[in-house]
Amino acid sequence: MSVRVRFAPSPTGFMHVGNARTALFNYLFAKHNRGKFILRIEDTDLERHSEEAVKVIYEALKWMGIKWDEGPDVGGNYGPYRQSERREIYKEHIEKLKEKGLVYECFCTTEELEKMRKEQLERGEPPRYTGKCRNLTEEEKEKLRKEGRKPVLRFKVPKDRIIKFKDLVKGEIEISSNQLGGDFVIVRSNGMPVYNFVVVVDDALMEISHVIRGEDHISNTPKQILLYEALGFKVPQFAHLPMILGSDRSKLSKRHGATSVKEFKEKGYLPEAFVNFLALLGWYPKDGKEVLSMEELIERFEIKDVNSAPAVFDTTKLNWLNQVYIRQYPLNKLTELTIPYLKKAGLNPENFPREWLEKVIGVVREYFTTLSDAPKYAELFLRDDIEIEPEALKFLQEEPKRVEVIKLFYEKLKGLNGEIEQESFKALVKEVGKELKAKGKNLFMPIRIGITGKTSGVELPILAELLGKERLIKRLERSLSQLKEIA
RNA sequence: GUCCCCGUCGUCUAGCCAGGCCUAGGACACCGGCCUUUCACGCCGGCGACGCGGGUUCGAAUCCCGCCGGGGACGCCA
Repeated sequence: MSVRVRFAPSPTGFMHVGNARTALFNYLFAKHNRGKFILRIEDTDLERHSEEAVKVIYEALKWMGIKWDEGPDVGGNYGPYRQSERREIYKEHIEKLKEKGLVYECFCTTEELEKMRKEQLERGEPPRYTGKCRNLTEEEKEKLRKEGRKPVLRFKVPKDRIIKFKDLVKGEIEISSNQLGGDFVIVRSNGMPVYNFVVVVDDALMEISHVIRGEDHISNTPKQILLYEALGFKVPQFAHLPMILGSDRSKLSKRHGATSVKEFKEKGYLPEAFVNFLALLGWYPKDGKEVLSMEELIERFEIKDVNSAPAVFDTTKLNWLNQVYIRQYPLNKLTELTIPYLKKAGLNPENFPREWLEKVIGVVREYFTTLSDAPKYAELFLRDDIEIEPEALKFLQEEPKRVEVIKLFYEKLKGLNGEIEQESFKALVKEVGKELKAKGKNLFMPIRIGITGKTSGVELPILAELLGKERLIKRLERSLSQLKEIA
């Protein structure tokens, strides 16, 4: 049997990390089994659907490196891939159920149903539809219609049936049909069929072999199995992924902070790190290797290794992974991705030769965890109008000799023949130290401050070489004049 | 309330199905040391968990029962 899985998000305008993980696991499962990964847009609820929102889904998946074999934009033999375009197909199958006498019209209004639910809850009963309209006569229906009521279509849930299915993650699950909340709606009063119905029709017609989705769908599964059977379809295999929780162990939501894929992209996480992190949320490779590329993930991914317990979404590990990926990323690509962050911080990376910029990124990448940290470190290289930080100033003022160190270093640098590089820089510092009898912190820190205005940063010789003599001199002059003003 | 799912270090997890190799392993975080005349990186080390109670067994994180705790679902949302 060939493997066909689908990711079927509803276009809400943002891609939640939970959805992203569902997509990823579907993708990994499909590719591991040389199967197809299908994208289907669940937009039956018309009011909520918009073109823009569909684009958000495409972009998130693309960013993550997930490619779909069939979908609304790329086509395929099982289309259309948008539920809003499949109405005729649904109609056909609804007719089938009508003919079999498995559905009936229900005229209860939303308010009536809500009231009923509330009362049931107050009595401590589970909320359920009582089947009030199940045996309406034609005359009664006519009367209700005349009142202006538009009926919904409900599916007749059989009594006392135990519905069983083998979940690939959770194991055997069984539930009584009496527990389903009564006859459920499959067509709204406006004629649009409801999720539980269309998902069955679509999955069956698209020949989906494995339905892999979030755990919150477990309670829908028995209803859907009933529909598969009623429609004469083969029931697919199910796999319900554990929930992703917030730090307080409740379902992850916006109040827990960043939860959309876009936010992670904007914060400067690399897609490879993000995907790697998501994969580790509820799944673990047999060989224990944790830093894995998409190819390596595909190679190792087994649905049976998915943990059945929910996972807390904690980004500390993501941060670590991002650091790892930043350090091993191709330098030209990393530079490309970093430039927008530098610009946003008011720096002008374009004023410098690309080759030189890459060298700079190559040095500072060791220091940052996300791309948005880049300006903080790259600033040292990209702007010369530095100001001495208060902390640094305090350090210099504690000991007059410290300022002398800067002055002498400046003089010596000016007298230097040719361009400066790491070795000559070190030699120069050494000379200054000898002449002024300064060493350790008293020697290096003033020079650092003279050049950068800060008390910490990248290694001085490297910084000096990349900056070059001319810029070093300019910076030292600037710092010196700042010190003079204060004195 | 009812049903369903889940419960191993702070977090992600390995081990559980096929009980002894588990004085419970790894990763991240945290703490300490080394390296670096700063910070970071790197290296070394440390802290730290089987929810509780019964039972079965020579032996239980692993099997059984109960309890407790957490989560989810109960929509003309998906």
